[in-house]
Amino acid sequence: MTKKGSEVTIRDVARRAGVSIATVSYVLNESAPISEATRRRVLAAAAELGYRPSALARGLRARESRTLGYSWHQRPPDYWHPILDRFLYSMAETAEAHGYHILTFTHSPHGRPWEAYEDLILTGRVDGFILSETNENDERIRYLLDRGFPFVAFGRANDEWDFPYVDVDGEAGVQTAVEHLLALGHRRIGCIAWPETSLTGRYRYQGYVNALENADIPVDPAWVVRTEHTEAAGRAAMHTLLSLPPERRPTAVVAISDLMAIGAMNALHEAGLTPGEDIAVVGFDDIPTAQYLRPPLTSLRQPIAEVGKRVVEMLLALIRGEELPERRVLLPPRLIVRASSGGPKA
Amino acid sequence: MTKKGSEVTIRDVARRAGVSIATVSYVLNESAPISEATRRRVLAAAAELGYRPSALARGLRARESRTLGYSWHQRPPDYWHPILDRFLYSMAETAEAHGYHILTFTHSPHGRPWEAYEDLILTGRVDGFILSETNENDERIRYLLDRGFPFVAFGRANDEWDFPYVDVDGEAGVQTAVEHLLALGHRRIGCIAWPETSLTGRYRYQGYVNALENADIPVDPAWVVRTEHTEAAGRAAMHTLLSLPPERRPTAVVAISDLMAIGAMNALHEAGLTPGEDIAVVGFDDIPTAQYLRPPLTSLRQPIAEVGKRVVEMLLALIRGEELPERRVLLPPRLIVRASSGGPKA
DNA sequence: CCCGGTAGTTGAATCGTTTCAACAACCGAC
DNA sequence: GTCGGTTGTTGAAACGATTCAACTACCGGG
Repeated sequence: MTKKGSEVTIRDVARRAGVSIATVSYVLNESAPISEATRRRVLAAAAELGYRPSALARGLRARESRTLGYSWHQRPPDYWHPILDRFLYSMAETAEAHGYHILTFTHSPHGRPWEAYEDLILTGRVDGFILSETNENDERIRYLLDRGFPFVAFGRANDEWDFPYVDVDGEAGVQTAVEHLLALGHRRIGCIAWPETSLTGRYRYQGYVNALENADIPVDPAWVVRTEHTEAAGRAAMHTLLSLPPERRPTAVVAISDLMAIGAMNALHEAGLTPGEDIAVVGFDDIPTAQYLRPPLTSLRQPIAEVGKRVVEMLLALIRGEELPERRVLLPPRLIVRASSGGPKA
Repeated sequence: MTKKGSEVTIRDVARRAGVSIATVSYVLNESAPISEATRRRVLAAAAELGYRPSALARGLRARESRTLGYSWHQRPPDYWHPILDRFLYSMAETAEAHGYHILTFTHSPHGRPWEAYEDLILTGRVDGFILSETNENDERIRYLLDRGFPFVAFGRANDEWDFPYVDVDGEAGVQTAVEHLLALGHRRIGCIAWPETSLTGRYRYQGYVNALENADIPVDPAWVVRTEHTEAAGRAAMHTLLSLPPERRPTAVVAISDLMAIGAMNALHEAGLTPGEDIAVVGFDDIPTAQYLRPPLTSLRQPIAEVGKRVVEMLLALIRGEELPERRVLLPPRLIVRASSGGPKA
């Protein structure tokens, strides 16, 4: 019935082993030469008592919390966060393997987003941050750079700032997807993209442009619809594309998010067409339900667990004061081919 | 370029305000009567210096971390966690409003699940836990009960153990859903359920039984298929139901999870039937894509943000040593009616 | 035989708070 | 004028670890 944590302190271990508390500390941290006999006695005493050093006391003295902060936005109902589960799990797993933990906190995307970060720094609760859903000129990044506080981002910001990040290579991903459509024989390929203001959207769109350029196919401006990240917008975009005259109308469409791809497929159904047979559709994200849609959606799967692992490992190296061998890491997504992408009229 | 947290300590504030550190502490915590003049001087000094008390030092002395631990399982790819995002956000938000934070960690569902919990207790990193995805005779609950450490669960365990929890009332939810189907004129209603070993599954199934009993409709055993929580299993279950002779075949089916409901709808498509027209389908969870399926899926939405809020508030009261007015809270899910549930032949 | 260096160990200072015990100053009551 | 009680303030002792400086023993080299 010990309400509060262990009553066993380093002093108890020292007493039992018949040594000073300094010796116990040295043994446990292997931070000084200790004779084999003493070492064994200390370890035995610690084990028998079930001793675990207090994280608070250690942190106070050593000026570290062995904790990493992570914050994410709350999204409106259908802008859900399909990957938080795996991302967070992967980060927690990696951190724990190195004796660290993850503290999750909230921040307001508008207003002063860095305030929550500042608070955690000043109270000494965290040794570093993981950022995600970064945007161009992200104020949190500017703040952390100014302060010189360790952090690693999942996502890029702009070309001027020099900071460590890991990102999924949306450009390469979409390029792969479009090349897949080209290989199936498609020549008129549409793109449902985000507004130009979205950095991630620009990278993904660039992949579309690259693939068509490599294939010597000029991009018909009518093939590109820029709209917001909702199912309704994706649906409307597809209706716009369908309204093109038959000889200009795309036979395949790549949507830069699954949510918009779902909208596109629903628009096809409304028009009495079958995705994957009449018009091919490809998405991006590979959300869990993608495989159960009718037809199952071809999509790009982000290596999200890998991102979580890399991001934490980089941050830990940074905290240890090491130079990072790679400060900017791009990981390719994997194209998962399903029935929504078929040949031009197959 | 302060790498580590604030260099400003309580001593700096005391010096600037011309008082002792004890006085500063009393002012900031309002834990002793202090004259208005001194109070003002201290607050001014603290504000000018941007002072924030060290969480580590405070925690060490006060024997508390103001941190709550939360752990969840990693699931296989299509057993995803549709609600982690909102649940965690809601918990973090509520905790922060009371000066607490959430520490996320991993534990192995098999082996010794309590080990990760024990470690956090012994190192004094957390003041209490939130548990989710509890199962019958959950070993973590048994461990925490034995130890007398504060925790609140999202989910129930068994009737013998007395511990505080919040849960979604699956029984009432499914009952509402079936009553909705009855009101539409359905009389032969099937149920795709989980194995009897699942506690949550038993509650949801009971709601189905209740509704039919209240309507004086005897349950035909052939209407009930118990199977696992996958799309493939849901699909197979629906094919089984469809193979019944027309006069016994259900005109509506309630699946106790959306994933199985998706499988059921896909089975209907495979059989050339239209969900919501030929056979009504209802799910449970209201996953984000439910609204975009064809047809959109009627489902039960869990008040997940409310659960997160309640769970944290209860835990904080427990940590303060208060008696809980309600130790067992059941929140009803809300039926979201969409096109997948139509009249018998409408 | 003396000296320098290393291995092994320890006492004590320190990290930045909270909080106890002590005390001064003042007030009103008798 | 003395006494008891409150109000306001402070010095110092914790909390439980890390780590510096100091010390002892011992060994080998000159």
